[in-house]
Amino acid sequence: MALPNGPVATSSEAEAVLFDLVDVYDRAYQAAAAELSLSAAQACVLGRLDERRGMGALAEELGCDASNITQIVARLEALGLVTREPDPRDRRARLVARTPRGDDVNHRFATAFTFARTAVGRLSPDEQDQLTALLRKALG
Amino acid sequence: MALPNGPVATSSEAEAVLFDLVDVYDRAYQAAAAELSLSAAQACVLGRLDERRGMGALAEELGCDASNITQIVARLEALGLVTREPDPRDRRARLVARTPRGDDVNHRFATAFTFARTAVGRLSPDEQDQLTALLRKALG
DNA sequence: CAATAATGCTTGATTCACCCAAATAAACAA
DNA sequence: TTGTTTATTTGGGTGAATCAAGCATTATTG
Repeated sequence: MALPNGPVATSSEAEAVLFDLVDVYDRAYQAAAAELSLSAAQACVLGRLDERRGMGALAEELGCDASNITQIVARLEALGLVTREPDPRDRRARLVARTPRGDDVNHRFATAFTFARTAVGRLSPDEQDQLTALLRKALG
Repeated sequence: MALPNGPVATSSEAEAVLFDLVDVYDRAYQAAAAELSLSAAQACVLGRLDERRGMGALAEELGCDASNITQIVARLEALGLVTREPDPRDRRARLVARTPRGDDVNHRFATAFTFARTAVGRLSPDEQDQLTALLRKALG
């Protein structure tokens, strides 16, 4: 997503800064992935594989079609970052797991994506708590 | 973006709620666009045409390649939401403007994308100010 | 148990976003 | 004028995303 999601006519300052936040976050995420020659989607999937899991579980958690996951995992597999083994309990299913290289790349991605960490780090512990509370309330 | 951007290993609660916010925002934006049979990118471009402007200006503001804008505007034009007129001052350039139907669709999109408005609306005016200040500080 | 249905995943087809390199045309500069 | 920059488009390519259809395999159930 190179194009930002918004802003619509921002009626309040809070809405405008919310939009800024989302935009900067998204761009930072994509840039961090790009540093490792990954797409945002690939980085996302890779990041969800701390434990091995099935394709379907990934699709459900990520809220997309299973065939989308098939595609993304296939590319990660081609990059040697992930393996797709048959599930011994259900021969229809495949268990996806990161390879050691996948672990390494994932770790480097987590390091490269500094935005959230940095942003939160600009706030004092008290302020962090306030922000958390406000955003929770705003999210409903 | 059906796939979320994150979370990486979220080391703090503030980071986690930040991720939640971004995810929900992005999905809401896309859903609102989809209600009007628009992609998020199309809704975004449409929303930037309160005044007519050139392709290049759009590309620069949105931080993407000019050819990307060409494509998106072409689709909006095919939908009858936008016109592309020659710039009388510079015959290389094209000025993009919303049609009346484009105005209507854009307005309906702004109405459909309730997320930011709703989220901010859950906070008191004081809290809105606090949130604005905290996010500004976090953004650096 | 055999027929049927549901599940897990893949394939194929399509649309769109996005980027890059190259082409065109017009403005501008020397 | 000649050459250069500028605004946009075109063509080629990758990848995300969704849908429909297909294939195994598992689960039902009559």
